[in-house]
Amino acid sequence: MSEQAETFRERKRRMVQADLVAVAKELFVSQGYEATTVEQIAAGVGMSERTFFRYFPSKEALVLGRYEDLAASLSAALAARPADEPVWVSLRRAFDDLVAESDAEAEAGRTRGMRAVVESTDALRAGYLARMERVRESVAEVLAGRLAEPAPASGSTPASADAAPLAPSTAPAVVGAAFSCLSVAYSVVTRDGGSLAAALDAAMGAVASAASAGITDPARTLPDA
Amino acid sequence: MSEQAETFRERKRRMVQADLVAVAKELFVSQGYEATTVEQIAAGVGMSERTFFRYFPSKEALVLGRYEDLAASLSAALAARPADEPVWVSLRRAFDDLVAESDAEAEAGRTRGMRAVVESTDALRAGYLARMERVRESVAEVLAGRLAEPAPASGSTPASADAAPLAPSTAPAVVGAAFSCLSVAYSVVTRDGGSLAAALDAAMGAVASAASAGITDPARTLPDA
DNA sequence: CTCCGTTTTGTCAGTCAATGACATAAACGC
DNA sequence: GCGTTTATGTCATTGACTGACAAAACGGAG
Repeated sequence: MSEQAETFRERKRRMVQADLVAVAKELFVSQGYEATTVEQIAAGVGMSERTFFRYFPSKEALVLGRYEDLAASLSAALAARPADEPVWVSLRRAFDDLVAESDAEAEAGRTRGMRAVVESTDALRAGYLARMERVRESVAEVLAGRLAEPAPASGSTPASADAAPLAPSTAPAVVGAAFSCLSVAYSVVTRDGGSLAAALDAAMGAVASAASAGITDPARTLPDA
Repeated sequence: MSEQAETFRERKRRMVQADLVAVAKELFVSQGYEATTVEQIAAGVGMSERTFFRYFPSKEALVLGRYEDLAASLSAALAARPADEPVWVSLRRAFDDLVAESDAEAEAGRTRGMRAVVESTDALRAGYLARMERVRESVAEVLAGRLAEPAPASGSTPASADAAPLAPSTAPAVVGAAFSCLSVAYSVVTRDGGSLAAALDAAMGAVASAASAGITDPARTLPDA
């Protein structure tokens, strides 16, 4: 009852959703997001306006759907990194799946138009940022968990020592900084092209370089005055 | 004709705006943002709904108005920092005005309710993030300009050398990381209380510590594999 | 004070996104 | 075929927002 039959309905549902997205994309690209009404999109696939809202909770959701998956996969990726790896490296590695996906999309040319629509529409940019912030919170929890661990089990601290233990409460800030790099990297790729990996490495490297130059004592915070 | 008279009108206008904000705040706190209609706010000060929109372009703008000022003041603050100061320190210093303002507000107890309203309303959080991103872009331009300068004029590089020159194109990422710290610090203060300065120092110190631990070569980016 | 031009405001009508209620048509299990 | 979900259409409504227009309120010139 909840295996094949459901799957069939869901498949159909996804088909219709994909159809709506395709129609909407064309309209958005040609007329802009705001100037396109839900009625037009619905008419484009031959359904009523009311039914549109049974497939997407909002016009915005058609463009920016599902970030729960992203939160889950990034959290899992980070959790899979070894606990003794430097945090900044772990975060960079957690983004690897996204990088691969982005490169694949770049070749296929898919979702290219949509990204531009998002970039150029204030309401969509806002929605995107809000969703990414929830993802950030989710990932930050994972990092906080890792930082809360008492200490690397056996006497380890192998290569590049984490000099300062890094309080768990600082996880949101660290993850936020990494996400900021990711966001910037996406912008760069959308605007100038190139690989996401390169853009990400450049961004995260720059932050590492800039931030570490602000440390006077090794592994102590900034001067107070 | 465009000196005192205009100022008088503008003063009156600001009075009415402040009045609207005060009434709206009460309603938002007691009923929530979404559940409060513009009509209620307008009625609260005895004006028509239409006139409300002559004072604020949107319900959201009543809560999140004017971030152009913030962009300008942060940009100016950053521009005023010495060019040979480590970038991360300059950014922290650029936030000093905000820190002072926040502490002052904390004592006065002003705008406390509003911040909570923003934190607890999705639409407002999104709008806030979008505005902050524009601020970030503005500040990043200033930093990019500073990084583009050929070199510290005379033979300087005084205290803690900026080992890697830091390409101007990485400015958005670095500023984004700093803003992320600011944002987290605000959240912490709103939630747990305490001084913004302490929260900011903790956040930025943590990022510096975490990111610098990810550098293997001095001042080179991350390993590629 | 009165008249005139500017500004502010209220009223009205309309658009668009989103939601609830209800009825009907289609699909599924038996 | 029949009853039960499930999908869809229709209708009505709310709430943010906008344009158009007319009625005040204001501020100065005579």
